[in-house]
Amino acid sequence: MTIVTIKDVAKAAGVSQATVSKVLTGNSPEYRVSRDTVERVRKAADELGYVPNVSAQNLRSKRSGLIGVVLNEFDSSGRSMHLKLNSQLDSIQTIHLTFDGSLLSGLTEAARIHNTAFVVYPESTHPSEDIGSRFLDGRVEGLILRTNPTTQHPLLTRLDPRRIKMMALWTQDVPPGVGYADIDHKSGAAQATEHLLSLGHQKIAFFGPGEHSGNAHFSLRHQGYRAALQKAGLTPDPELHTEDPQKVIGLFRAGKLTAVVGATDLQTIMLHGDLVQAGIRVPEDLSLVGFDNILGAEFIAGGLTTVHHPTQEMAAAAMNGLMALIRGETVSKCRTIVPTHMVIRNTTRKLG
Amino acid sequence: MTIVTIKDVAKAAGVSQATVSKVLTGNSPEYRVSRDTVERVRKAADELGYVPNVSAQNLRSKRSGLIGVVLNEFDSSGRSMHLKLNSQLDSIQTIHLTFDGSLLSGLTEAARIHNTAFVVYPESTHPSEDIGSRFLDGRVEGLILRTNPTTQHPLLTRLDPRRIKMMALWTQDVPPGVGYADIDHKSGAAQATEHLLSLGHQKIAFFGPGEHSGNAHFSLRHQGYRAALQKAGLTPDPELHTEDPQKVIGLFRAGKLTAVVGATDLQTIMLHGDLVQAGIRVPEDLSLVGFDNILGAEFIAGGLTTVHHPTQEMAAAAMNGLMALIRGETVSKCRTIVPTHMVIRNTTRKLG
DNA sequence: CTGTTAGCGCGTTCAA
DNA sequence: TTGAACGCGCTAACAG
Repeated sequence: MTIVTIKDVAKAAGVSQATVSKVLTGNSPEYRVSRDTVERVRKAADELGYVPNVSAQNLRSKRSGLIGVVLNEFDSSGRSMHLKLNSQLDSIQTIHLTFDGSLLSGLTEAARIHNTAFVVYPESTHPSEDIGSRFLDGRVEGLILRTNPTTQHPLLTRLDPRRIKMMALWTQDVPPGVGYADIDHKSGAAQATEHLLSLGHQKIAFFGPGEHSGNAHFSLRHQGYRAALQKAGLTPDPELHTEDPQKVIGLFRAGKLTAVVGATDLQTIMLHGDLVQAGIRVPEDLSLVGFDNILGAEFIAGGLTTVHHPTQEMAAAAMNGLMALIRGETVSKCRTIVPTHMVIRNTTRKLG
Repeated sequence: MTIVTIKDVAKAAGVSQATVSKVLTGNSPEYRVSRDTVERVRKAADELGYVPNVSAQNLRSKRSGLIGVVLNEFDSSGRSMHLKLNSQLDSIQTIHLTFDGSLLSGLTEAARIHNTAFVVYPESTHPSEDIGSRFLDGRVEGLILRTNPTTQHPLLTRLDPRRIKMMALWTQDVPPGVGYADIDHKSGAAQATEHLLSLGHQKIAFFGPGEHSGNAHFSLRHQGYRAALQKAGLTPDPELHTEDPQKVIGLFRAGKLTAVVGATDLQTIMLHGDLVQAGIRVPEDLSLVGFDNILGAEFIAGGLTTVHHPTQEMAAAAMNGLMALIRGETVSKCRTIVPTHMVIRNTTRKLG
């Protein structure tokens, strides 16, 4: 199985390499080729099963037409997620995995549209010294970096935006010259809160990590919750922000609470379990809104009302942004915050 | 930002290109270089920020060290199950997306271990004429093809295994010369059935698409269910295989049924909803086992007992297999069926 | 209309 | 121990 080169085709067609190239690339409209030779070359190429060598093309053109995706490891507060064979995955891990999956699916869809492929670089959090240099080897023309909400992606600052185009994914905190795509955490939480307000709720708690959690997303969600309350003329009560399910139960029993906005679906579900166990009915006694719309949410708690996290759209936006960046668009045009939307199911209801 | 080549480094270090190459690649142990020049070259390369051009290296070496992953579109038409439960969300779609996600996450993990990257090719189901030729362009040395359970991946037969190494993912039906990685659908369903048998159940139904569904996975699961029954000395009753929830309810009321093995979690969940609506309690009246262990399964139906679908391990096996294939291992060593395991939660209980 | 020529950046051979 | 020369496969400029 020896490789077929342009030379072989040239010989078979009885023409020069250059002619073959002209015919096959279809470029160089200035240099016209006779119908007859075109025919012959095409036929020869076909019969020999000729496929242009992409490395040679790239070397020549200095362009690869490929983009790279770097998935930094999730930092689950110390626990790194390595493949645990034969062990039951815990939900957090599963969510991270399926999250990356949704991302990659979104990227795949976008790549399909742009008619391109992308390279996935698994990046460890324990990078070697020369971290980053591999991305300047000409294999890819641009990079999408999936950040971790608790830490900025190291490559974001270590790589020079002038040498390689970069888009950060899932963050809005980037150095100059770098684009980003994120979802609108803040207004998502505001939507959740407004939904509850529109149902007549006023005593609304925020459950889960918030402003000082060290996680930009949760911080934004918490902000959105408070902003919505303020917009409605209410003053957010710090006491109504907690990460402790028992405290929620206590507050409810004290009549200080009729609804809860959860920082994430998973936390909300866990809270729901505790509530049920405590004999508190959802939504009869208490309304509950989650955030993320994870897989299975429609079956959870009889149908969890939640804010949809448009993961794929976000990924597609990153891909589109990177393409634009490579085309020479200005960075400011390559920063997208994808809007969320409510998915209203059965854990919220009108007050009273 | 002009590109730094080996020539620049050579000039800066006051040596020839060849020497730089020798120093930096570390190959050619036969041609020793003095400590002093090594030092000088390293320093120059470092200062200039030299990164070898991978296209040139590939062209020279005829190896890319990259592998490709082709995700065929899921065939969401025809006999595939179409359950749009909620206008908001097409669950099947979501499952497919997160499935691909888990796959890609598994591949990412494996790639991390092998210290390699991979190219994702989004392949449409409406391929152009020259489909496949792009994979022979020297960009990748091997291919992982994610198949669709209802149809064989077209590239599997269209590409020559001698020209490019191939691993099929999520199937066991491959042409000669091609490896595969799949999960053990058959023994997974057998495990589910045996679990119910061990709880004293004897009247066990199989719910969902089975043997003649045109889907190899469901067919295998159905087979596993029957094999387990037979192994226990029971004769599978064809009447106890149905895709109709109402029929299950009827059979239960007629006393012909105490437990159900579902073809998938999603179908099982839907059945669960219908059962609850009909006033049948799970697991008090009827035991239920799903298959897949989808995200959120632990919160569904009070905790769905199910068979875990080891997606990531399967993906990792595919990556390992492809690496082995590229190393020159025989194909027979590159065919893996990853075992499943039961995840016992709260939808099954002892009979009586 | 077609062929010749000259590199793209690199690694390897061979000669010094 | 080092360097000059060659060619991987391709495309673009120029010459015919």
